[in-house]
Amino acid sequence: MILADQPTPTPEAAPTAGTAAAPAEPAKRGRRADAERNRAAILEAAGAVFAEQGGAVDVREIARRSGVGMGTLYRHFPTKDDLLITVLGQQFDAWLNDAHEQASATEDPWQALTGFFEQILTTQSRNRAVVESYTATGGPTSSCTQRCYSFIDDLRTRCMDAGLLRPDVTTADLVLLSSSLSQAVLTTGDTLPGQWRRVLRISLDGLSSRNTEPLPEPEPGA
Amino acid sequence: MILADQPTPTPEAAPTAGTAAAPAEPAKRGRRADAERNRAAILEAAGAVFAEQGGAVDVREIARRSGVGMGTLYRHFPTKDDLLITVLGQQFDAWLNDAHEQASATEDPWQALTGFFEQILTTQSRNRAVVESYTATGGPTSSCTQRCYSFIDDLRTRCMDAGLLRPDVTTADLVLLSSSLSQAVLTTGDTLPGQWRRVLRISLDGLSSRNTEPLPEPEPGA
Amino acid sequence: MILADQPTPTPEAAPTAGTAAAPAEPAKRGRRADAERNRAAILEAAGAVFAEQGGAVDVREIARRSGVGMGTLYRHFPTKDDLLITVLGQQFDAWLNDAHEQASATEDPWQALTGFFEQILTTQSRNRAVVESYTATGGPTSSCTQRCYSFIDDLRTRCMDAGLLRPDVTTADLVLLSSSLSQAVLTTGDTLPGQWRRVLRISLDGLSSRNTEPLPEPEPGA
Amino acid sequence: MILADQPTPTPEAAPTAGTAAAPAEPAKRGRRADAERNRAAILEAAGAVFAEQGGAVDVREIARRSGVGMGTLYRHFPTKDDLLITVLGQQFDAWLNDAHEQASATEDPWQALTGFFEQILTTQSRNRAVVESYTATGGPTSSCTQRCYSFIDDLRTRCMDAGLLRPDVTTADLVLLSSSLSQAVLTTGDTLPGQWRRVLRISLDGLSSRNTEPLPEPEPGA
DNA sequence: GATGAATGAGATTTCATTCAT
DNA sequence: CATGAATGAAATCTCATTCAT
Repeated sequence: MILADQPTPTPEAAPTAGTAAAPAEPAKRGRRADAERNRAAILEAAGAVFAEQGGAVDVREIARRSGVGMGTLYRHFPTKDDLLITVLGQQFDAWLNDAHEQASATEDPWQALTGFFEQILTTQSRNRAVVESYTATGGPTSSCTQRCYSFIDDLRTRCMDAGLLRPDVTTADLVLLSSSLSQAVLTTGDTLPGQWRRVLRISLDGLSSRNTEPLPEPEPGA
Repeated sequence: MILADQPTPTPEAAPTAGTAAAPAEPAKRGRRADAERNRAAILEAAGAVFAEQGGAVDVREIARRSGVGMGTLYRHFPTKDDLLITVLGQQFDAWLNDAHEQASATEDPWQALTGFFEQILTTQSRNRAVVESYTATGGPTSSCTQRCYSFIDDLRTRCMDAGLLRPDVTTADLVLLSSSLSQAVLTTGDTLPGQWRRVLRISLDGLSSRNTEPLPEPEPGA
Repeated sequence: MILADQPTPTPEAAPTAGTAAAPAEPAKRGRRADAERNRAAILEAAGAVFAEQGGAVDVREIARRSGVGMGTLYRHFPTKDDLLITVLGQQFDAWLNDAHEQASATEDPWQALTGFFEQILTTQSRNRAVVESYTATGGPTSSCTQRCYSFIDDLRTRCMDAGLLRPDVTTADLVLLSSSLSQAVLTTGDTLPGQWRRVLRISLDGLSSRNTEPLPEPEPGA
Repeated sequence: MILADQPTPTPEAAPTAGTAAAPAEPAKRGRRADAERNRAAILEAAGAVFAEQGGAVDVREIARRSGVGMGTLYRHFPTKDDLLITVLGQQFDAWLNDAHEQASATEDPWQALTGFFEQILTTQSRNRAVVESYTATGGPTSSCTQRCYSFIDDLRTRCMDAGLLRPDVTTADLVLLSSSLSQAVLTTGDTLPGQWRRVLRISLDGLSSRNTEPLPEPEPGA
């Protein structure tokens, strides 16, 4: 497994094996506890607010909801954008961890791939800002992007080895497909919940090895 | 043809046969002509600016680029949103006319459908505000949405009649597919030009009647 | 006279011969009247506030005192610093015009020089920010500085020709002396008004040709 | 000597004979030593920062440069102003001690006076906060001011007794002269180094008894 | 005592919209 | 009608001071 050894790059999200290590550094962590709690509160509030109202909300709303002052917020995230990026990256990360876990537990490669798409879309259907931001920033942190890439590549290889996937499908294709579907979720959000599952099914069917015609090569120029 | 009889719902976009009427009321139209020119300039500038920078731009930028004062802009469009909606509707309209024309000229139903997707992705997905609007409101004006719906429904029927389309694909499915791909293109547009054609191909293959399994029914609740 | 032909470089301060021309350009000046009035009000209020309280005041105080909104203030002066610099430059300018006029009207060269120093110090004794800023910004606009330089050079030449001034006194010496005395005025401001006149007298006496020893050459390095 | 008996009014600045007392109370002083070191570090850093950037700097900058936390800084100096005043007073004090020492070692009264001015301009005028303080408060602490006054008065008396000084020059005149020249040096410091020596010379020449005309009496009013 | 994060009242700046000319 | 300055309510950001650890 490619991603198995680096599941959580952010310090506060390291529950797998680091729980015993945390109390090992009490002196240095002196004040960190409170700060970390605030940071978490901010991120949570920001996550909720961004999810509900998108990225154009008043920063004070986030400060209010997280119970911290403006100064605290700006200490942790010197800019509204910093906050947004961090929130996105974190949610992305959490989701990726879930996805990874679920995929590992699934025997059938095709079902693992299917489950992956199901999960990403289910998760993001609840979060407006996450998807909005793909358009604005081109996705979260590059580190997240890379982990995601590796993970999807893994799924692809499994399916390919089992002869289930169209032979010339690349990882980039799958990434783009997932981001495209993400936005389908937003489009139908409240009005047509569940509609996106149909489009997902269509796309997945288009990925199966039953489709034999080669995909168009992207023009090398530009 | 479904859309043929209502090509341009907005008043200023009916140049085909109305040009002779203008000189009929010269004195009063002297002013009107000027106003019309301004309105056109505003719409053009707004179109460009919204496409480049999305719907969150400063109104001044539009006023500047169109060469009119703020007052003039607000005389024509009482609200920034009015302007945005009008621009969107107009562009949508123009695009729909093109799409319609192109589809009419294409014999093969499947190719008509394919061409439609090609066109929407080529044309609209570079336009930030258009894509934003998919997420925000589910499409521009409702009248546009309806025309679009009718048009796509027409394409769907042609393909269905020819037995080329998966039997339970709905018009809503096709609409959703197109909007989701639009946003994917915007995301990857600059970094991976042409990549989207591969994903489009995958999705289209998933639409073909060769895929026989039924699509999932959206849950009736909500 | 060096400065005679360019007494007022700023547009609104051109009363000498342009009074007849003002009504000649009504169309273009359409809205300018109000804007100019506002600009003047802002500058006046800012001048007063800066003079009273120094450069660290709240901008809103200035907005309030001038009766304009924050937006108006920031339309005219995009930055607090812009406002400060403009105010300073303008006051400097006004003062320089007065000084020039007065010097022209004075026959005796030495008395012209004396009067110049008297005037600059009298004026600035009422304005805290003007002098503060010399320290911070190194003086107002360079154009003002240049005019000032020219003017002082003129005074110096007159005195030198009359044999009243120490032979190796340069214009730079006089400029530095005046700025030094400016700050003496501030230092004694409220507590010892008039005290600065004694120091002024001392310095002027040091300038007279009765002092024959050469002044030290500034080291050429650095 | 007037100033000899009260060289260091602040407690921590009495190292001359008090060093032996420190080891006398070791246990309690263990902590105190640390605190003292911190206090010194803060004062040093504050001195540097205030000198460089003036009194408007962020307190954090001082904390950072001194290597202590904000809490420690505020334990020693309950207010930014307290810190500033202490720093100023201390620097002023050190300078005054030097000045006193130097003056004592100089036989010629006029040269003592000249040396005093040389020294103040060389030392203090590079220090932004010190110079600022002349304008703001009329000098650092009042105790410093008094010592300074006494010292200058002493110099004045020596010169006066020797018949070298203009008869009606007061101590206040000399104080004002020094502070005004300080600020002039700060203004021109970087651009015209050394220029101030010429102006100093001019002013000193104006102080000499060769100038016989009486100085103007400050108006008694206000 | 020391630490540095938290606080929150300001300060600055932006921008959709209105309105005098 | 056109103009673009005016408006002022947000929004973002700073910093002296406090306080939990």
